[in-house]
Amino acid sequence: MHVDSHGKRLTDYPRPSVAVDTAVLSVVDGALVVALVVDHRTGGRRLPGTFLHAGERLADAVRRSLAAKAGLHDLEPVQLGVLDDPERDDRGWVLSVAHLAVVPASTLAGLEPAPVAEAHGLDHDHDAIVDLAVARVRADHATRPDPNRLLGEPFPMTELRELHEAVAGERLQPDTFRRWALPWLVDSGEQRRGTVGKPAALFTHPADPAPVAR
Amino acid sequence: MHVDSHGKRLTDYPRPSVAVDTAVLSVVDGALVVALVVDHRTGGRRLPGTFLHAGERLADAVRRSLAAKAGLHDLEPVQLGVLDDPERDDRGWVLSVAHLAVVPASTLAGLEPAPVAEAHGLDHDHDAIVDLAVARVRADHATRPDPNRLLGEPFPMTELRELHEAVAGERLQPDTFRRWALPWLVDSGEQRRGTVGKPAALFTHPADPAPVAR
DNA sequence: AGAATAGTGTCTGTGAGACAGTATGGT
DNA sequence: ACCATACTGTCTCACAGACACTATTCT
Repeated sequence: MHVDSHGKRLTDYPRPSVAVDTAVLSVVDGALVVALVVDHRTGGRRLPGTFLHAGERLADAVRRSLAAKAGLHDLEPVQLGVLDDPERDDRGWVLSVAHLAVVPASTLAGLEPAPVAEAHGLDHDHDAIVDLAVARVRADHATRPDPNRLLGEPFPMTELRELHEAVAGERLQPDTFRRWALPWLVDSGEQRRGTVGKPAALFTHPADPAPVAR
Repeated sequence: MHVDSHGKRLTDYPRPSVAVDTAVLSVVDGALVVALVVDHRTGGRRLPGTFLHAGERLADAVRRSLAAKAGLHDLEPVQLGVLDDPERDDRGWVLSVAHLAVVPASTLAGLEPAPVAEAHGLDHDHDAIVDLAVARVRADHATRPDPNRLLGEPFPMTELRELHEAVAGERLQPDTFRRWALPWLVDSGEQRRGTVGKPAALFTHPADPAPVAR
């Protein structure tokens, strides 16, 4: 049996339960929303999560919980941080590793989406996880257009801007936004037809690998 | 006894050991260095760390480990992320929450500092922790002058710039750097005497709260 | 006087932000 | 013809980056 530098075996230490809780964010009808579930035990609202299984990786636990509770697959969750208040769960000593997943609106079926502005008063410290997730999504969207590839391709500039407006929670100047986004986009050569006004050019994201950073 | 939504008690789940490992970074003689300790068990080099005690907060475990192993006190560790490879520790299933602490060179006594460029081949996945820590320190130093208040006050602009050069690992233009840093600094009115050349103005950091962000 | 270091004047390029205009489709 | 939407020309402001010049001290 392995021992550590003090001669104690690993199993001599008290160990916390470790959970993963995930803020699943999406943009629906121009609003940034978060998926919530109802806790079977307390009746309160919370983020989907689960306890880490033996030998399991955190990202796999996140995928397992979202597949089981929402039918979401093929996600690449982002780790946000550890919530470690010993009193955060009245069932005992539970660490939670907060995660973020960003999904297209269409895949958000089983979970009840709520605008992030109204998603407060959640169980445990899940309000803090939502805050972390929103900050992360906003930071990502400030660095490049549609970082999570939420838009169906090809897309017009207006649709891209409306996505960013929903994430930022504020109006963006069309001309300034367009000039900011263009260097990352590929003009598909197609145009959107059947709408009033001048037809919009349709763009796609570049094929990986992405072009050099600016 | 509390049960979860599936009717299992918390103690029915297998639980991982949870450790904290901390990259203690400092700037010594113009180089960004990381503090290392020798593992009693393997003889390899690693970052200082410890196992989380029952009900203890992560930041407290970090402070406890650094106080015990290096005589460092009053630190405000920053959480970097969780390393969760089930095979990362040959003693068993151990999650590690990576942390960063930045300290003045003078307090780095007991631990053996090594330049980050040469601190590779560490035990477990501690190389990755060092990489995370360096990235975080560089990002912080890109946002404002001396974010960790490493300099003794008052300090001349040259000393501040050399700190940033050490962190960035490259030369910085004196005039551009000066104009970048000035808005955050307070001119103490004093001058550095006894050096060749024009005496340098001495600056201090502003009293908290810091001035508005730019 | 000369060396050495600190600090400034100023030019250039880039890009955000904003306003007003032009372009091109549908009705 | 008119409207609605897409797109562009252009001005201003701020700031990074860079070079050259000035300022002030010690030796």
